[in-house]
Parts: sequence; structure tokens; C-alpha cells
Amino acid sequence: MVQLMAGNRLEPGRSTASRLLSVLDVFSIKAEELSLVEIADRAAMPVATTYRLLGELTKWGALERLPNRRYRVGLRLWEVGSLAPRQRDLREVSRPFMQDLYEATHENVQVGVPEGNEVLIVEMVSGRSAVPTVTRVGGRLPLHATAVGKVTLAFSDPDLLARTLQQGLPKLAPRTLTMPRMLIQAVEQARQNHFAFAVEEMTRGASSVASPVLARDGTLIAAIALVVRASADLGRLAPAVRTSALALSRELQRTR
Amino acid sequence: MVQLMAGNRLEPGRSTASRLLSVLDVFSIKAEELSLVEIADRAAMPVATTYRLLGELTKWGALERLPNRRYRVGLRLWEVGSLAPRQRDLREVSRPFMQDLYEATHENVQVGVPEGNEVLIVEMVSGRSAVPTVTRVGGRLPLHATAVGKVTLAFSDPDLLARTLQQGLPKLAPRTLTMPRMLIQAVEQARQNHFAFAVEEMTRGASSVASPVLARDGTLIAAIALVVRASADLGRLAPAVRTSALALSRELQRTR
DNA sequence: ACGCCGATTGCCACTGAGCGGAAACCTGTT
DNA sequence: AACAGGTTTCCGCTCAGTGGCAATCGGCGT
Repeated sequence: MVQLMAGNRLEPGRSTASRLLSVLDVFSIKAEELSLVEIADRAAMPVATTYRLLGELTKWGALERLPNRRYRVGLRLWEVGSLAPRQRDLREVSRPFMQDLYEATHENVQVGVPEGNEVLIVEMVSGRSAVPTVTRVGGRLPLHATAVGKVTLAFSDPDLLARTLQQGLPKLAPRTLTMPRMLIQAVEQARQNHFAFAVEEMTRGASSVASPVLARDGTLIAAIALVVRASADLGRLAPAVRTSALALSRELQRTR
Repeated sequence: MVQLMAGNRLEPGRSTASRLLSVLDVFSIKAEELSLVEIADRAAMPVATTYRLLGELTKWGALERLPNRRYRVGLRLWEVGSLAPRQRDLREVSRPFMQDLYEATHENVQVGVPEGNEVLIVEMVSGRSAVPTVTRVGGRLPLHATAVGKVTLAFSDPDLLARTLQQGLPKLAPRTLTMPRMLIQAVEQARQNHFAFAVEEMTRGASSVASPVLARDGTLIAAIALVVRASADLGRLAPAVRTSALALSRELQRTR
């Protein structure tokens, strides 16, 4: 028998709760179905420990076990998550406005809220004729390379912009703004115009226009955007997005 | 100082993981914003313990802390939950079909999947003109008093019906089927017709028609329903629901 | 302003719940 | 039938989690 760690713990100080939650962290849009070892690896925990925690999570319904012994996120977790008021209220109120915007343009409509250093997409309306996007409801978009992101930066606490610049502006597509000066200027413009563009900055062939959804006190609640093929005339679409954003803002201000 | 339990635990044998998850359990549609003591009470745990767990959950983002010191479900939990493939795929595929059904009838359209002894509503389309329903996305409906429920019972493992009968048929509205015989008969009819009705069995003034969404092997994936005011002509609406259910089934069978 | 009461936060002694290495046990593959 | 890769069970050791208590905070009524 080899030497054991003190208390038999590889990482003393890490709480059981945080271990449990870090199991949930390993699931993502690119990894929605994982095996025991895959989860253990990604969560940086021994298999035995991971196995026990997975058992608890599965029993509760946070995860589901597939016949091929893999794990995926379960319905019970979705159910509890769908109670999150921040997304639920916004989503319910915005749906009709998004629908109208879709009818008028037949392009992809997205609504996102700031979450950490990204924008979390909370609702989407898209049809067959619109450009296919990689984005999904529940997915995240970067702040510096999207229209929703620029609008968010323009109407949030200034140090969100500072943090974004500090952690660098990764080049995601040929036309991504990678120079701080350029982004600062774009954000400044967004603040003045109440809308922002992003032309092939995130994905080649796709562009977007966004406008802010604001609370009574002027703070940003969300951003609404149209994602279109790069050849589309963004200038012509901007007023429609702006109008929807205003209507949505007014409706949200009415209810609270 | 008073006597302490062995190990200072009130409830030895209850794991930390299960305690953490039972904190999430206390949140519901009727209790989406709770204070520390309320949570401790409902989860049957001491305040000190609850406080620590709430701290971990908040740090991770599963819960959010409001200025009034209350807790509610956070965006991070919604984000992870939205990865649940069972609801995500179904929801994405069904949306256009639901939209069509809505356009044709201008009534509330619901899609639900079986989860435990209830139906979990996964997606909804409703307009201003339709009857206001209490049901929300993420909400649950009883198996015995709704059209979606009866359809689910008709096309699921027979012992789901047995379990439903065993735990009693609570009277939810004047016309709820409370006699086992009646429910069995209704389920039998649903199996033959491929649709079911519920006339003011759940809520006075509201009725519904539902039809099953089936996998290639005949097992039930979901149920799609129209919820209408009680005065509406259900018989006239049934074929539309049936048609949507078939179209949706076919589309789902195509993709997998 | 003041005092009251419930809610929140911090503290700390005690021990069983959680940890993880290792071995047994499956499951599909050559 | 042997093997490889993953999954499940086992078990001894100990520190992380527990929860009673008390100090502190804060909202509300007087």
C-alpha cells in the first residue's frame, strides 16, 4: 500500500458542494453527453469521487443516465432552471415583440442578457429562410465581436468594458475588432445611436444589428438583435430593431 | 450548553449533496423568491447549515441574491438546465408546428413530456385572444385531469396508469374524473382515437384536446394540446391537433 | 429617535460523511 | 479467449461539515 494524503484528500479545502457543482460545469453545448471518466477528467476529480456525486445528481434528476451509461443534463434541472425570474419574465414579455420583428424581416431575432463577461442568449426566433446561426437559446456570445455585446457594453457599468479590454480581444473572424481603440469607438457610437452593428466580426458571412432594452432608470436589462447574412443592408434594418427595443423597454417598464 | 447529537448532526445519513439539492427543491412557481429562514424551514434544515449551502449555490450562480436579501433561481442554473437534450431538441423541432397550430386556431398550444407522475410543459404558444391559463413553461400538469395527461397515460407503460390510480384522483374542478373506472375508459378511448379531451376537469371554464407525439417504435415522446374556453367546439379542433401531432412525430422520427 | 423582534452572520468543538487508491467486475473488440 | 477501457464496489482514515449559540444587523411601529 502506498502513502495516502492527509485525510485521504487530494485537494483539501475544496468543499463537497463545490465539487458537486463543478460536475454540472463540465456540461456544455459541445459536451452534452459524457461518460464517467470524461466527467472526472474535466472536473479534475478522482473517478470514485465523481462516481458517487454522479449517483446523487442522477437520483435527484439533475442528470439522466443513458443506456450507453453516459450522462446528460436531466429534465428536473431544466425545470428548476426555468424558474429563474431574470430570464422567465423577459422571455415571456419579449416573445410577441420578437415575433413581430421576425414577421417584418424574416431574419433571426435574438434577445440576450449580460452574464459574466458574455451575453447569454435567452430567447430566439428564426425561420427557414434566415441564415443558420450556431447560437442556441442558453448559448453565450462574446461582448467584443457581436452587436448585442457592443450594445451591452455601451449601457452597462464602464468597468465591464475595461475588463473586456483587459482580457484581450480574440480574433474570431476576419473582421473582428481586435484593437482596443476600435472597440471603444464602436461602443461610444452605440451609446449615442442606441444601436450597434457587427459585420462579419464573429462569423464569416453573418452580420448583426442590436439595440438596448432599458429599465426606467436607464440601466440595461437586455439587448435585442437581428442576425442576417453579411450581404443584407444593415442600415435599413436598424430602425426596425430600434423600434422593437423601445417597445419592449416600454412594456417591461410598465409591468415593474 | 444543551446536549448535542452524535457528530453534531440532526439527521445522520443525509448526505451533503442531497442537502444541497434539497435547497433547490424548495423553489417553485409559487415560491420563486425566498428568505433564508423560509428556505431552511422548507428544506427542514438548521439555519446555519442552510446559510452555508446558500452561500455556495450563490457563488456558483445557481441562485441570485436580491437587495432585499432574498434568494431566487439564477441565470447560471437556467443556462445549464437549458442543455437538457430531452427538452431542447423537442422544443426546437416543435416550435414551428406549434406556431402553425396557433395560427390556425388562435388558441393556447402546449407541448408536454412525461416526468414522474405528471406532465412537464416544455413549450407554449399563446396569444392575447386565447384563454389565460395558469400553466407556464416549466410547469406541471396532473395525468388524470388533463388531455395531455390522458394521452400520456394511453401511450406509456401501463403501470403509469396503475400508479396514478393508486395514489388517488384528487378533485381539481367540478368535472374532474375521480372514479378509476371513468379514467380507465377515457384512457382506453384515447388509445383508440389517438386523441383525448378534458372538459373543465382541471380548471372551471377551460377545456383541452391533446394528441400523442410518438417515436418510430410507438413509444410516447410528448403530447401536444390545445387549451380553449369551455364553450369551444372540441370535436372540431381535434383533427387539427391530431394533424400537428402526426407532422411533429414524423419530423422527429426523421432526425433520429 | 428609540427600542423591539425577527433575520442574518460568525464562531467553534465534535465526529461520521466523504475521500480516493485499489481491486473486482463488466462490456465490447480483436 | 485474452485484452483493454471503462464502471462499480470496498474500506480505513481523517478533516470538512454540522448546528447550537450568541453577537449583530435592519426594518418597523410608536
